Amino acid sequence: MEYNFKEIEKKWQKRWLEQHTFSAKQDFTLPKFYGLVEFPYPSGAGLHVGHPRSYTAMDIIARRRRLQGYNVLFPIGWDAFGLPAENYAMANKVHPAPITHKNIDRFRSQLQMLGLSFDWQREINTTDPQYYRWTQWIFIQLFKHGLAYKKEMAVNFCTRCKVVLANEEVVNGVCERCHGPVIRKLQSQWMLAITKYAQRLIDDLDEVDYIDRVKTSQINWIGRSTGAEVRFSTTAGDQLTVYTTRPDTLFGATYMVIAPEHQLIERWKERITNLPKVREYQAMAARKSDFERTEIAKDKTGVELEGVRAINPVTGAEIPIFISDYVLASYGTGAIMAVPGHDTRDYEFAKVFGLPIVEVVAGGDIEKEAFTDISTGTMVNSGFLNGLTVEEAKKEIVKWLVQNGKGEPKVNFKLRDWVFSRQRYWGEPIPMVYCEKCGWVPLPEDQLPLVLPDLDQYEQTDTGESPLARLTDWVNTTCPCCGGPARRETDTMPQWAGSSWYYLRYMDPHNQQQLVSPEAVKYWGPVDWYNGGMEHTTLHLLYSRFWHKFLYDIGVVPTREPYQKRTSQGMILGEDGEKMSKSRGNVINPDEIVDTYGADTMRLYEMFIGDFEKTAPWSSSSIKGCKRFLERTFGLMDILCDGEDYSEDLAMEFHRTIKKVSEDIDAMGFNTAIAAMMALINRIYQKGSVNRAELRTFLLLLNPFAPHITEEMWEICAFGGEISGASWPAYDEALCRADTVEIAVQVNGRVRGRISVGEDTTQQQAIEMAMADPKVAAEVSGKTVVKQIYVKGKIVNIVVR
RNA sequence: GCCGCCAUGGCGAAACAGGCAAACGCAGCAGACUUAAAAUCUGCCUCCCUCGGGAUUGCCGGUUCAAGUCCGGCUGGCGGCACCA
Repeated sequence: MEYNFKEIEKKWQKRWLEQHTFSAKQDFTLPKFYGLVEFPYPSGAGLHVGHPRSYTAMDIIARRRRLQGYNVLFPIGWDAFGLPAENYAMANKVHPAPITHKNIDRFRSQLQMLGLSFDWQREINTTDPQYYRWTQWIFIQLFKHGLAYKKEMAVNFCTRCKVVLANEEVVNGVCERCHGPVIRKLQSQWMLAITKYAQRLIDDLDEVDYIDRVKTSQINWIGRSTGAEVRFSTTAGDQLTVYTTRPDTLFGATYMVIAPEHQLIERWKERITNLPKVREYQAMAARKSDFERTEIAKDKTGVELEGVRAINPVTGAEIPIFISDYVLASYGTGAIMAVPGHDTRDYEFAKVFGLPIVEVVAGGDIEKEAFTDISTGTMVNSGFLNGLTVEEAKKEIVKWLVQNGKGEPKVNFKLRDWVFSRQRYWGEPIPMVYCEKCGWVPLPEDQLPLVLPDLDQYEQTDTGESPLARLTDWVNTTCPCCGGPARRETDTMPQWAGSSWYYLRYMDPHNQQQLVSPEAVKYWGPVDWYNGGMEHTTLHLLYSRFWHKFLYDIGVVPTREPYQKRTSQGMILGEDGEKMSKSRGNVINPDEIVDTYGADTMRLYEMFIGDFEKTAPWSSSSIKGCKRFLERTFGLMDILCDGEDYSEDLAMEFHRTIKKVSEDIDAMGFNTAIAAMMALINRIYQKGSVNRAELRTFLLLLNPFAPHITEEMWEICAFGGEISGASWPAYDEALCRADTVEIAVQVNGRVRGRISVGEDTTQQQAIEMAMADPKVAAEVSGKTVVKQIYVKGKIVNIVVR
């Protein structure tokens, strides 16, 4: 019989779809498993070979869990709002919806062609009004709880896309998508107060099982630092507050720097004697893109605010105040005390402007560079702090600041509030109305969804407003609060909105009354295992944890965390070892692979390619090995014989392989699980026959990896029902071990012979057997035995001198 | 610059918790089958060698009876953050 993968795969894919074989059961008394993969953005390019790496891995886990008797939820959907469809719409003067639907249809058929056991009855789409109705609902709850607010602020503006970007979308100072220059522009934006959750987003990582690099990245991104706020009096009669992590160096603060945007400048403008120069510097800083601002980081620039000086609270000295763009308005208080002796940036600035550098921590050489080591220094030139270590000095100075009303301890985070507005069409409309009398008013919840109206022009307006602003009939409305005239918000939500809660909707996707029913979320939540790309660690993963925590606070979900476990797959590179890209011409098309080798081979190969967490280059020849393995698997039916129990000479191999494959799937060691099955089939062919019990087990082990061929063989062999309804095979730990095992005998760490030992061989017996070996005896003779080591079942080592 | 990860045959990679380095696969070589090729099957496949052995997991050192694995120092690569006070 020939292995006709095309027919076999078509047949089973059709049957699975028709019979809803993999739909989650509504029985909430069964043990559950919720496996999740990141839903794709349905791009015009179609599926990438990277998608199946993540999807097949979770499919294998989901299929095994079903065989283990779990009620499995393994859903898929479409993160379908986003810029590419909108850009396409703009260029071709068509609505983004039809193109999006076309792309979704293509993606769906591509995923089905891979035999992924998704629950297609729970498919969701973020652009469906029945879905984004709840995205809007969550926004309104955030607003009602003071976590969504409008703020006039300097935002990142991409001059090419003409769109405001979140900090996270600016990469190396340029637009993440188009790489265009990004400048700072003042605009009124909806903001989400994620910073209020910063500490919890760090703390609760303790209760989830995320791979370490994900945890570390999140913690670094949130960027917690501890220090103090210190208030400096000024000669203008007011106060200048700074944030510092080194309050211990206060005696060494010889000048101050405030951000060019700092508000005190406006208050001091009458006193500043060189205001034109200050204005010029402010204008220059505003014009600069973030990229330029960081590019010239080495050359410190700035202007002294002449006419106002600050007073160092401990030394009483009057010190100058500068503005410089090396101080960021958005972090801390937007102002610093500069301690050039012990901060590299302050040191550079002081050198440029000829400012005094005072050593307050001894241990370095401040003639050469700033001394920033906090673990070895001793305080000097610091009055009551002299002689203390840095750590002691920090405690003492904070105590002093509090006692004298000059400051207090303070924790800061790098994490910023989330800029949530986009001046774009293809996103969820923000369900808010502005009334002169009542201010910002949310749409009543019974009026949701606020459906995205149709448009025929998708460019932003000349003033940079959302294209929706053109629809005056839609914009002009009545205030839900007072009934007076009001205007709708025309900005839409960012792409991250729909993906921040989609895992909840899968639990109850057709609920018309609620985002998710309490019963469904109690049963299915939290997601047991979420696999996805490292690139989503700091944005998507953090955003959705934030929304989940908020939903927890308002009683919608019963758990503090959305995802119990998070893992991440490595990237698949092109055959040349470079990242796949159209321009490099090294893109592998999954359709072609499936056409040539079949879905089972493709799945198997992507799992066999290497360590799941590491990047790996594609290899057109290696995939053939996986195809051969499946052909040999199909060929097992030619050497099939009767027998309802493992044959004696293969029993141990079977028990061992079941154990190995079971454990490896749970540890995502897919490559070694496949290797174990390959080794087993080699043994079977060596023996020359396989009995029914053996083939049955072999098919079950292989089923999660290669579902089509195993279903077909199961049916041909009439093992009963369908393999997807069978049970995962059990193994006996005792039968995994051989009665005797051959181990190496070393003399001084070098292998000189080998002996066969059993479970109860003693050290003395092992040494005796070892010494019986002529080579070992020869190495030992005439020398003094210093030590004899026998590690049970592992090794004998005789140390001689 | 800071933080994290990684380095093993010609290639992708294995190696449980410190115990025979290179499982499994690709490529290659030899043989069988074939008129021939493909496919398939069998065997070989880290390097050196005086055929007894010796060397070998990026480099240098350490701990240990024993190190790919643990510790210290370097080199190279990948990822993240990046004037965050």
